[in-house]
Amino acid sequence: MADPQTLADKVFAELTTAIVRGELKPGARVSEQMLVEKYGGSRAPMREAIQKLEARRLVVRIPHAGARVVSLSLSELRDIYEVRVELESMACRLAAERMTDDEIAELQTLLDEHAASIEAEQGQSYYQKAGDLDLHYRLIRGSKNERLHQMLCGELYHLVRMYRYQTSTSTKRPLQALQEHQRIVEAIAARDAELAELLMRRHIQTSLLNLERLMAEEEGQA
Amino acid sequence: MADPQTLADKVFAELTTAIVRGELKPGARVSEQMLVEKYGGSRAPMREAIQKLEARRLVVRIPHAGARVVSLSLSELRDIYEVRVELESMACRLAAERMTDDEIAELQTLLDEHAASIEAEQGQSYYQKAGDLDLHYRLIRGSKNERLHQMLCGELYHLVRMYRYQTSTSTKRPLQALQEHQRIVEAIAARDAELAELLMRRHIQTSLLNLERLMAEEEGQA
DNA sequence: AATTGTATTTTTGTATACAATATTCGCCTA
DNA sequence: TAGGCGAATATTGTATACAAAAATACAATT
Repeated sequence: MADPQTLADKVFAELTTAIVRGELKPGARVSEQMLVEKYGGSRAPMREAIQKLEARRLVVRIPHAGARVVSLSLSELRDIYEVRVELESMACRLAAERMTDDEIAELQTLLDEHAASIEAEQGQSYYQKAGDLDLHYRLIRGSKNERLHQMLCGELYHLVRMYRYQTSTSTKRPLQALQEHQRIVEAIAARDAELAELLMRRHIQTSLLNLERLMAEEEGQA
Repeated sequence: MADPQTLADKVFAELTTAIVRGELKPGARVSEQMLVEKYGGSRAPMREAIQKLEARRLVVRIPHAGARVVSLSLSELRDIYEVRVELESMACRLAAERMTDDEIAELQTLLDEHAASIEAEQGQSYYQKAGDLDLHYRLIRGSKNERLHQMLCGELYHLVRMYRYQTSTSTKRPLQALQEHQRIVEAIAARDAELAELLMRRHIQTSLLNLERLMAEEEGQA
């Protein structure tokens, strides 16, 4: 958050990243008193911060009982992905129709940078952390639909990222993902909205399969 | 809300219906003091109620400046409809795949009741108010995707209904809408998910055109 | 008359205190 | 020893008070 004009906003922002990064684990209690001790101030703004987290569904709040970091079942995660696939492939379609030629050119530049970065780091961390989301963000904004942007970036993405971080850094995936991205941008450059939509749909479905596999493995370890 | 365990929830529920019904008009200020005078209690729960409204995007809150009932431009309303079309036609597709035979039979019963009701009231009010949404709700729940249900019913619908109420009661539309509903349910009964999705997409797009026409007329009057 | 600067007033943001509810721990009983 | 009941504790919901910011009203100046 650029300029947290209020303490509640500041705490909200900090908690958001803490949850997404897994520093606050799913199921962990988030009490008002605890936040007061950690961030200072009084209960009122802490309470407001928690409410904001609830609005983004990063925590679940039960009346009189307090808030806990959301803990998604595999089934709930699938629901989220099912919606995300639909919305993001839609965004991709709209992007193909609505982005300017200049904006599309920038996409290609971005992919070139990604390719270089993967080569440099042997295809490890960078891509998963920032690069992948970078392109997705741009395409979503390219849809020129502000509400769509809000729903995907404001509501669904934090949840997705939260579970990505935990299972993250699959090894060979970055390269494959980059290739998929390149195809998508090609389709957009050709103004082939239907193809772009289709490719994005598959791209995300693939990443869901990946995530499911990783979660299953992790389950096996534990 | 069935059991408002807390005062904030109660006020939130009342305000929600007030806004949707247009008793609180777009752009109207919603101050904490005002709510205290109207509903009793203290500022704390009122503040919380306002925050819940903000989470559902029924009001816009500016730091230190207070909250106002959201006022959507035509362009913003189009954005919302664009997303709604996608999500609800998706829900329709999933419903065709996932609803049980019993549930589908109930849909047909529902439509019969609607038909009777329209006949009785010469196709006026009932349909727009409850009947139309009834079917949509059931289909959304029929998707068996809880997140999808939350997004459509919890976030988008109130906004849509808000603007429907204000322009509501177009005269011949109910009959046409009923026919479209019947086709949709037929497709679902036939388990033709693609067709059901397509028909729902058209159905909602039609209703957007209708809404735009009505808003244009209203604009002309004012 | 319009505009700008200032003082007043209102409203929100925060702090603190109290009440109501849920949780926890210990004790008692079977 | 296991399980349930109850008191103690902790946490949330609400009320009230104060501080800070914004909106408003008004006056002075151009």
